[in-house]
Amino acid sequence: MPPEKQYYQAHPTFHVAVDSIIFGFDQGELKLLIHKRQFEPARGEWSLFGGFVQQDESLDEAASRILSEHTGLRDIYMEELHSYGEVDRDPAGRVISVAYFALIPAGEFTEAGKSKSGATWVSMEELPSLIMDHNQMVEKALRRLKRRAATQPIGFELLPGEFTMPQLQALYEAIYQSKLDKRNFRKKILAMEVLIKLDTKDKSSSKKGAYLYRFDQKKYKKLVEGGYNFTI
Amino acid sequence: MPPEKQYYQAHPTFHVAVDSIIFGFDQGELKLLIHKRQFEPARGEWSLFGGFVQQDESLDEAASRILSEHTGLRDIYMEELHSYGEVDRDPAGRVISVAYFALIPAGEFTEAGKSKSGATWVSMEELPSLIMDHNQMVEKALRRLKRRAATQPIGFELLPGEFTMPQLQALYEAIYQSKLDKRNFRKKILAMEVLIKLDTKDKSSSKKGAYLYRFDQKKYKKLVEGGYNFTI
DNA sequence: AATTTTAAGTGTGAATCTAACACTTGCAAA
DNA sequence: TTTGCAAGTGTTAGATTCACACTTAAAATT
Repeated sequence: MPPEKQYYQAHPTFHVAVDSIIFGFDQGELKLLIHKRQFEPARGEWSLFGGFVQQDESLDEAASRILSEHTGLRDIYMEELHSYGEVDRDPAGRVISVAYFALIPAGEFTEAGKSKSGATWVSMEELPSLIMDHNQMVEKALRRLKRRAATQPIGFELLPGEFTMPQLQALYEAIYQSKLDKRNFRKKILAMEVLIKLDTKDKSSSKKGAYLYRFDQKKYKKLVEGGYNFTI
Repeated sequence: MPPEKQYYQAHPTFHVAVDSIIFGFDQGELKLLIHKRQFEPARGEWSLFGGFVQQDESLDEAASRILSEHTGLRDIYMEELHSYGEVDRDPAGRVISVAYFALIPAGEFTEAGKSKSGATWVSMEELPSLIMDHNQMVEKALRRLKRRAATQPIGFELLPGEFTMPQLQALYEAIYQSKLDKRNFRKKILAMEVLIKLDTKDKSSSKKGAYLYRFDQKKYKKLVEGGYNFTI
């Protein structure tokens, strides 16, 4: 055996899990996708979606795989949030968990809820108690979402490809839990020049109809490369 | 064997390491503490300080232990940065690494460099090439430091307990790689009302001497709890 | 004793950004 | 034709940011 293998082998190994905090936006509310845990310990209690990392996959791959196994969705915005490694965090054994946070666009919202694993969208306003340290993970994810939303145009990840100003504003209001002035909001968003206004209107929520917008990915990327700091 | 143990046992386990990006500030320059790796693979190449997590310790504890083993320092500011889990990131085997970033106060700076493990402070301006994905970790840590420094009074972690305005300004200039106006800088810092001005002066860098300040921990904590957003 | 040198310390005003505020428009339903 | 409802639109006062230059204290030099 080569010396490095020997050296490494002298150290313990651990089960490594990923747990995903999955946010969605629907009916003017920010929601979290959870389910009832299918195995011991704590079978039947509310839990984030998670699973164990396998030998042939990276952490990011594991997170994507588990999300897609449970929701059927692919190419979803995900980023690593934090790693949880307290010795006693899982009563059944030592498990190190890497938490991810994910944003599901409104268009895929109902799709994600259809999972066989009993996925349920719950309002962030009335979160149930989750197993182990999962509530702690959700709190951290929410802080991250607030920061990201203020700093990068991440909010668009939660909306359909085409959206109206009132929809976008409602999303920010749900994230920040506060009312915004619509004139100031529009001004600020439009000043960034990353939205493309379409000719079509969405009449689903008013007789007059609201113009649809699309997010200009290319323009945004250029701005970011040039050191732009998107701020709500 | 209880059912949950069986379930968990069906999954693979991994070596888990922590690697620390350790920043210091000296001679007006931001520096990184590294050393030459002591074991295979890549023995003798520049590396961050790291080590394997043990059975009886959390990730945070492992990070503190490894820092103290190598530098002799305790109670150092550390926070988790990101987890690295690419399958091939370590050529000698599958290792998942949790990166931490640490700030060593100026008073402990030389102490930290005295390690038997050949610790060396290198300027962030002329970083050597590090093993595996360590340069990537450093880049991420630097971005985090910039953000933190602009948002929380973390810069104080890199200075001695008593410091002068010119020192504090030099630190921020080193972090942001840009000159700041001293009148505006003073105004902004003092407006936060988290500094206590002392009667004593530090004459080490001028004939006139500069007043020493101390950071008011209690006052800052109250501000943070009340939702204050420290910004440079 | 007077002069020079060096870094520390101090205030103002123009420009920009932020935040508060109310009426008009378009369209469907009554 | 009138009514109701959400969408859409500008202005101004106040706050913040940014640029900018001289005075002061003390040691070192003449």
